[in-house]
Amino acid sequence: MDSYNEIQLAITIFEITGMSQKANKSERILDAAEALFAVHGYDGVTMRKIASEANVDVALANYHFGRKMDVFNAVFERRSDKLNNARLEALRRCQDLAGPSGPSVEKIIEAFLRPLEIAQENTDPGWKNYLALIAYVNNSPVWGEKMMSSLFDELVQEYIEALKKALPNAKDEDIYWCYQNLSGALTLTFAQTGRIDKLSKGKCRSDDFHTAYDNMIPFIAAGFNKVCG
Amino acid sequence: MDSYNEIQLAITIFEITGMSQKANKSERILDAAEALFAVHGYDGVTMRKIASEANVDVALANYHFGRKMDVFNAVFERRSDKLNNARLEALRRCQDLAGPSGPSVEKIIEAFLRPLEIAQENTDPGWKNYLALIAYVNNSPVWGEKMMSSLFDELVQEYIEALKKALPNAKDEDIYWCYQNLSGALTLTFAQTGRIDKLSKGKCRSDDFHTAYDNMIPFIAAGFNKVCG
DNA sequence: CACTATATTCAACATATGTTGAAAATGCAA
DNA sequence: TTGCATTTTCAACATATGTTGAATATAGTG
Repeated sequence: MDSYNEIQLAITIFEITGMSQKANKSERILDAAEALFAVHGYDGVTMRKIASEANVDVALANYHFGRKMDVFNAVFERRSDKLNNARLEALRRCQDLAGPSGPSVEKIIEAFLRPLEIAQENTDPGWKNYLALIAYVNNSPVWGEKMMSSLFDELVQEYIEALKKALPNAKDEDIYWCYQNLSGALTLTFAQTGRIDKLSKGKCRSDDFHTAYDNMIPFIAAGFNKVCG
Repeated sequence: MDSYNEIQLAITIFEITGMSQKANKSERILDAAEALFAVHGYDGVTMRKIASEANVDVALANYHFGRKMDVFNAVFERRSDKLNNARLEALRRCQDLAGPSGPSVEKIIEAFLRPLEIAQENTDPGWKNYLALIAYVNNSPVWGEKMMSSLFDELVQEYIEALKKALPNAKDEDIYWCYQNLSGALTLTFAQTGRIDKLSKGKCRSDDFHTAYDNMIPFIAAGFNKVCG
């Protein structure tokens, strides 16, 4: 449970694109928008703040992407393919290792989560911001269904199928409810609100992703096995 | 697990204050603000939208509460005492029933969650909106720590203590990490994004709170027992 | 009734916001 | 170099926003 070498390989999928002042202004706009939207949400960010953060004129974001909502969409879509590929590869890898009976619930959950930890620990802080943005979107009554479903449900359904095979006695609905619990726990970790830091009086840190996932994986797996076993 | 008569009594704590057009304009403003902030967040709501939804002049919210942020705080604080009392009472009741050894993890989680279900099923839709607002705040990197901690951490610490007694072998940090998983799952249920409806192709409904908690309680309890047992 | 405090509306302010069109700068091929 | 397409800046627009002060209405008290 502590080491996860198979998926560590997936780290190569998230290429390093660091350097805080990229030459490409179009990407700098997306980086700035990503960081700001992740913290303040769609309505809490102005085009001027984005431009200022990117050291760029106000009109440039409109020129490159169109309207403000198009900037938001561009940010949201920029990393989704890479993320989906990393997680799909992780699922395939753990299925290959498991043989015809298929992987255990815990292995499936681990494959679902570890690529996220790897992304958050990437030297490019954009990945951490991107996942915080996903937290905002996933939890939003306005964007939640539309935006998340269109980009991520295909991958999620693959995982659901794997879970159904590992839990042959489960009712479909139970799997989905359990998935919602997983998605919620994950979302709050993405958000990095710092509340657990205060609640635990410093014993836990919101940015200690490795420990977060070390606990989350057996926690969620136990929940699935209990409810769907 | 299906019936929960002890806590059903707590329903009397949430008095019924329905009627969509109250005489008191000050409360109508809070109701409108509550519903709007819950869906659109702080920055997605304007004083004019609040006033229009409450059928009231724009300047009235300023007169009664001060600045926009004060309206937000007033909404957030309005129901917190009632909610804390209901949940504290639920904890006390399940502790009284359990005797000196203390209640099981599952009973504690049930006491933590069922009052929320009761609130969401109250005829006053304000409670549902209020909990959706809590979802927004709890998941926000801007408000999460400050606002949640000041109003709810005292209650949460009581529950943590009860959980520590039920899980004597647990490390403190593990309890807090597990609590974060609980808090996240709960938050996403509050938010009512409708995503599970689409993902499950209608098999699950975001507003079916009873089923949500029926699954969440054993799910979360199993997670605690696994990680902290 | 008159008097007073509270509640509510009206009109307006200064500022912030998304967006646009023209001007200027830059990059690049011939 | 010239010429052309792309990128970036500048200036401005119409509108939206939080907030305020004065005016008006309402409620309660003697």
